[in-house]
Amino acid sequence: MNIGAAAKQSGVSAKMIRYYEQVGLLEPVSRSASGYRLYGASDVQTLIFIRRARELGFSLERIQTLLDLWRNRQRRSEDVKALAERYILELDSDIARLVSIRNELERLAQCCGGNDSPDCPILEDLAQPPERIS
Amino acid sequence: MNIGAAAKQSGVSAKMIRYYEQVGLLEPVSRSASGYRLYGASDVQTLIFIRRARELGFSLERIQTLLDLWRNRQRRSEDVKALAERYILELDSDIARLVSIRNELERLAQCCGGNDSPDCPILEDLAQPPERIS
DNA sequence: TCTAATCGTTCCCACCGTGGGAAGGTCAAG
DNA sequence: CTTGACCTTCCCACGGTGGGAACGATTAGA
Repeated sequence: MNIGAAAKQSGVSAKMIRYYEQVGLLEPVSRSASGYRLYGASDVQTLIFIRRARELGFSLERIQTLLDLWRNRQRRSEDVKALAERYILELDSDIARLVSIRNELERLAQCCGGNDSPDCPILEDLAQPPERIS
Repeated sequence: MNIGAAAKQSGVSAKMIRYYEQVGLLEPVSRSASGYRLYGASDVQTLIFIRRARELGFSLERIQTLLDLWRNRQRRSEDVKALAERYILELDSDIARLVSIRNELERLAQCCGGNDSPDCPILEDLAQPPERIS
């Protein structure tokens, strides 16, 4: 199967498949006489794995680790779980940060008249040295 | 004042100050005889504005708009508020996405024994075509 | 006054993932 | 045999930020 078909079946663009190969996430596959990359069902399976992990926001570096674990029959599920939990903690802090920004903005927006007047507490806040907040 | 002092006073790195100038966020400032950039108090004020807006996660493009509004005495606070509220909505959807990912991962992690066995529902899930979820 | 350290300048490169597109080779169907 | 769809490699862009090289300017100390 050529790269186009593998892309369609996996939902990963041909461009990305080549990139994943380039950065070492995928082993180089075999080539046809004319240099076309040739994919099999297990390659598509790997691509689906990567795609799903990307959708969950795993970095390519972590996906590398996940792939290694996936292919390693001697893996300990604890290692996978640990990786997931580390990532969950990071998500928690990212979420907390966004929520705090969101609330800060909401607070400022509520103070803002939202009318034809130029007076705007949002702009006034932005012009303040950040020490006031942090 | 040279760029280093402006960086220190504003909390924006010299590197970033040059970059902001390069991408048109800052007007090019005057130069000394030897080509050093020279900053005044109002430039520092602008840098503080940018820094604060960056801390709130505004993109440089939006900061451009905010700066224009900030400097425009004929602005309507409604325009600022509208920009902020559009951004809040985006934050809400970003947050929702992260939370959904987080919960999905949490669910998978709880199903995972986290022991020495290779069986791992996290890896099994990742190997599934995404249709199962979406 | 000479020298060394600190600062400034421009320029290029890296990250992370993704997309666009050019220039050229291949393959299958009409 | 031509046409269109596919493939190849290569470069460029995005958004922001940092690192660092190579070189000039300024300043402080000996």
